[in-house]
Amino acid sequence: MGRTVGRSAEDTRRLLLDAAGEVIRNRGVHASLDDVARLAGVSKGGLIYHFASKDELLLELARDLLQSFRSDIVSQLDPDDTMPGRLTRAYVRALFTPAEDEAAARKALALITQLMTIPAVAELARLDAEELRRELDADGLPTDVLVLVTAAADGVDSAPLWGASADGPEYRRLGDRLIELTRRPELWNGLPWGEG
Amino acid sequence: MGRTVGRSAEDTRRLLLDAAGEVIRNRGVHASLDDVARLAGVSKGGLIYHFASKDELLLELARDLLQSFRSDIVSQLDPDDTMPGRLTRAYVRALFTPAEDEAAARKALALITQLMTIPAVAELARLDAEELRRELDADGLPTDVLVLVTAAADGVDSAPLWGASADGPEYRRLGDRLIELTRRPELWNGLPWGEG
DNA sequence: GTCTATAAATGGATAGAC
DNA sequence: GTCTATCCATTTATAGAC
Repeated sequence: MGRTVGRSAEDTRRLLLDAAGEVIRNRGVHASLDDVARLAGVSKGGLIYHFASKDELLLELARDLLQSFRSDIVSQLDPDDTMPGRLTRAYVRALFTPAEDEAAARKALALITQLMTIPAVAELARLDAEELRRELDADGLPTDVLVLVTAAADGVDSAPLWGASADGPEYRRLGDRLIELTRRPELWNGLPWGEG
Repeated sequence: MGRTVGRSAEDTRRLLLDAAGEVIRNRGVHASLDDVARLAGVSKGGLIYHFASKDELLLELARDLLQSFRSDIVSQLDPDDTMPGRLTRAYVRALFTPAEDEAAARKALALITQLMTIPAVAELARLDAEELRRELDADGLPTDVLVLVTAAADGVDSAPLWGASADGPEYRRLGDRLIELTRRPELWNGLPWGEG
């Protein structure tokens, strides 16, 4: 093994991926490797040792983000919840949960959008979205309810992307209400399409 | 006046803005001025004559896109509709209207997201979003209904951003139903929060 | 395992011809 | 009003030292 500085190669990769996320969120995908390296506290040469090219760094970053979004959802699954729609509720909770720190999952989708300009990332995201959609489809809710609830959650989550802010109390309450809607079949008839 | 090629300066600007949109949609904000100029059929020098810098080009492009989104909404206003929520309905219709061609409005938001990495654009978008929100707030719907409906519309509109596609029949129907929801106050009590 | 130095390419912007 | 030529800064990536 070579000369290390008191941390493992894995730690350095993690450091670099986090730095890349932070830099790209703010400056876009065309942020330089130098910026990323500097923020991570390593040199550009050091970065290139861990990620052979910029595209590889960005692809790994995308993979990492998609995976962490997935585990966000899983961590929101309620063990005591056995009703249909439990994955959908976890999805809503994941999207509405404010990030612990600023750099974390909250802005992950804005970052993904930047990364989507790389074809390999776009393909990865498409496959991931398709699989998640299949799992949600199998979650036991009527399609109409599922579509409404996930669309509303997506909308709140994506608001910051075009300059809007969705952190007022009315948005915070919407999450609870969407979850309640998935839990109470008697309300589905009150929706515009439930009566025919 | 200088040497022209059979079109006005305005035409050339339009040509350049369209080309910039097309190129940036596909290659991201770091696409080169050369690429933009080439697609528009002018030289890089020609481009720089019309837009003094790259940032100016991008800012103008953002302004153009926000404006065209605004007129999309206005064009969806129903002159016969005098009920509260008419702007909200126009908003929903605008977001649910499928793009004429693939490259057009459907990807417009992906483009905006790219542009948002430029600070001047981010500020522009923020102001624009705030004003639209004020207008929607004054549209006569209860906050809870407005928030649900606009969030759902935003969600559908933004789905392509992360690889999902929202063009199935279930999504096409959601638009009609959201609009119906804004029109029928008697349904609002059927929503999870309408009963207390 | 990480650094410095540098090669090679590209991009933004200017100057001036036409 | 647009083009060519060119300058300069930036950036990715390589080579090799430590």
